Amino acid sequence: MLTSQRRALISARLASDGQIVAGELAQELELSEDTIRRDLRDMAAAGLLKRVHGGALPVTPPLPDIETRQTMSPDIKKRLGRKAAELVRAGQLVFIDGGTTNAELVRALPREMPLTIATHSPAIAALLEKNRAEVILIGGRLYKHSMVSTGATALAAIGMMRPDIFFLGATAIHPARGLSTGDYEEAAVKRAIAARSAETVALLTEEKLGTVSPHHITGIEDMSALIIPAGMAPETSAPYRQTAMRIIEA
Amino acid sequence: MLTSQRRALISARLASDGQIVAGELAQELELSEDTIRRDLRDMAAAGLLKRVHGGALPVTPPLPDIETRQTMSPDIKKRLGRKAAELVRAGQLVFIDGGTTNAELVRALPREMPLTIATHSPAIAALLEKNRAEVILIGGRLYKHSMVSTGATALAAIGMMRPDIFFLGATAIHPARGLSTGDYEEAAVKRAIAARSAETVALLTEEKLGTVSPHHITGIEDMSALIIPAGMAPETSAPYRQTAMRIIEA
DNA sequence: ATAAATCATGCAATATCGTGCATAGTCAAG
DNA sequence: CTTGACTATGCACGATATTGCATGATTTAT
Repeated sequence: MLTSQRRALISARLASDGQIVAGELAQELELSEDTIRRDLRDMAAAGLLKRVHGGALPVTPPLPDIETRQTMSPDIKKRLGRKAAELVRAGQLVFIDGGTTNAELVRALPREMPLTIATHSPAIAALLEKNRAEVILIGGRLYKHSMVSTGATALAAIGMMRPDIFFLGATAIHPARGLSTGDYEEAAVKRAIAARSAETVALLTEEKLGTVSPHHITGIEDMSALIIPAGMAPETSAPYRQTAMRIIEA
Repeated sequence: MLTSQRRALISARLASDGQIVAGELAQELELSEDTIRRDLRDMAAAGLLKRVHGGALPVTPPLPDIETRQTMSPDIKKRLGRKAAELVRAGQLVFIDGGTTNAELVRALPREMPLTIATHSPAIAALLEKNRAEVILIGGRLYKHSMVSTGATALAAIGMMRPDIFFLGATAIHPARGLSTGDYEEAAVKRAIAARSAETVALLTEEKLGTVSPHHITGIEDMSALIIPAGMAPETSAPYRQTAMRIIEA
């Protein structure tokens, strides 16, 4: 990673998180803390941030986040999103499902990375305004609960693409019963996308593991990877480690 | 390998990867790092890339800041939006164009009013999450400047509906030249919607009156109503009062 | 008050850079 | 065909930048 890229990342992270913790960032980027500290010191001298003990803060405090639904576990979702963003390669066709966790993935994508991003979530699409990526919006009747396009129109549009990677949102995962969600139409759309995608990845918080929702999306055997929080009870994640899926801890 | 070929490769690699690392590229092309560095130096001088220690990054054409659009005249837009909301009747199929003024219209719509709302703007769709209205999202390739769906997919979806009322966003209106906007694809979509709608209404701030943008949308004679700020200079709005359009002051 | 974390500084190893110079190839005028 | 100007390339070398580690100072938490 080039120095200037690292500093750009620091600026971006400051804007999105409102803070930098030197030690954490050093660990995440696999660099010494000295390097991060030097970056912070120089950037503070340039007026790009305010240096504080342990890290740095933005020069202008960030506006309070408008999203109200995102009360649950924002930093865990951010971590999941960042790990997920590392799976994306330049030039790919990436399909991103709706949901607040996937929104964090979008925020973690490098602004300048050339991508084609398809989504049936208007919220995800709106987040991509400042990104360089080409955005394909899947239309249809918006299902109110989760605000994603569903129905025949959406299925037809999905049928015309072959995504390289699909970031799936689900409300439940179970070792034997696979992934599931609460709405029939939603499940049908997710199933269609997963079936056409080379890889399917799900970002899941701890409370979803081991649960089942009414409508089946896809089995564990069709998943490529699972991104889950680090530091969970081992027995919770153990059943998934015995599958072909990659288990990525964030 | 010819120099020009090599430089073309650098440009392509920069576009696809978002970065160049001098050492890596030298090794890959079996050239000395000096040659690569010379290329990067010259190309940076020509403005084709941004030189950084260790390699190069793409030049980032500054995206037009949309934030400033919002801050322009928020209370005027709110007033326009409220007047526009009064035109909507329960049970109608309402098509809402993108833009910050139309966003105010959405905010002014009664939450409980039973409506079907179609839009090709993900931002507008996302605002409707809390409303009772059924939302039809028009898909397509998102045109980056204004973040609305365009292209064949969008036109096909529009062709299947007959909106009762269309709230059109335009950047310019002129008594003789009608309504216009800055992008060709955008204009084509707006034109298609207007052609299929029983009524077409535009919300316009004062600075847009009497101006012309490159791409024609529709003529004054096809408009149903214009919503403009109250208290403007009479001569600015006078030309429009002599048409079949309703002029509504907010 | 004491321990742990964080910090600044100096230093050494490595990477990257710019410059000058030599070599080889290209091209056009003689 | 020969010659000379020009360009592209690679190499050498000193300068500069970056990074990680060690050390002792400072801050924070308990």
